[in-house]
Amino acid sequence: MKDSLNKKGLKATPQRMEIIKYLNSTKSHPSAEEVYVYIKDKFPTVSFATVYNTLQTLKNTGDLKELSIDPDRKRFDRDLTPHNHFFCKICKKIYDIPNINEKVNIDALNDHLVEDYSIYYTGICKDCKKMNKEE
Amino acid sequence: MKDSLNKKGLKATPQRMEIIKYLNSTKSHPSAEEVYVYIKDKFPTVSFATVYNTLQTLKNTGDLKELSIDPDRKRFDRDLTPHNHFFCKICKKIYDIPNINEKVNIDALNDHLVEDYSIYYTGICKDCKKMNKEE
DNA sequence: ATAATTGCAAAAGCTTTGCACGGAA
DNA sequence: TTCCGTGCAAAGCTTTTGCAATTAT
Repeated sequence: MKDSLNKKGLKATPQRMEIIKYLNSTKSHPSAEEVYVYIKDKFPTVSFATVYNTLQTLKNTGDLKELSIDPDRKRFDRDLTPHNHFFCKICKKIYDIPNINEKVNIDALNDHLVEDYSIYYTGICKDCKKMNKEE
Repeated sequence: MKDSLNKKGLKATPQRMEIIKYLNSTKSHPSAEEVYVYIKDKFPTVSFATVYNTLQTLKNTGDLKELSIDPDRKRFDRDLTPHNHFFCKICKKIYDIPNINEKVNIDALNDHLVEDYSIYYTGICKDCKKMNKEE
């Protein structure tokens, strides 16, 4: 991990390493704050700026994707393979949805340069559905 | 339009009517500010609060969709028919992309309640591509 | 009359930025 | 040593909220 950072001209600081380790380990599609809370536990002096800087840097090197499926905050995803997302409007969880090589409307897009695409599903996730019933 | 508002228990105030008329007329997928600027021209005393309130109200009655494809701000769409969107990261324009009854991965979603979905494409639109070349 | 809506100002929440200090290369 | 990255504080934007005055029904 250190080498791969250095190769890109980035310094492998302990904070940065820890953030990357966290992003690698979680499937929660964390927000900047979620990352901050986690890192703060290991580096009590860490600041929001460092978290935002690091997320920005990783986004720029293409090692991290920024999701805008959550209307209230940016969410991040280290899984760079093509897949889709379901967003629960109750608990705000983001679920990965495998893609099934969807047909894409190439004709309508011919003139635009498409760098990325995915299906955004929204609704109520299975856990929240269950809770609503129980109440 | 007045009747359709009253039927829902909503008042047909001049500000509200103008906002709806604007939303009906534009294909720009406006942000709250874009709506505000337009309305301000016709009702110089109008406030941001009114715009946000109205957008919120229309969203709640299901007459307006909030898009989260733009990472920097909420965008709105009065076109409630199924279609997809392309977001240009340079000029921030949102283009409508017709849908072509995409196959959806129902199996992976079986347990979630899907209320809505669409394909979000991002990249560089044809106009911005052209400008980049010319420079 | 009464209940909803407006407009103002203030506040809240997320994200970015400037800058001096410290640390990795 | 050099320059990138950190941490702090402040600021910037978008969006929300409380409340008194106004207006549609």
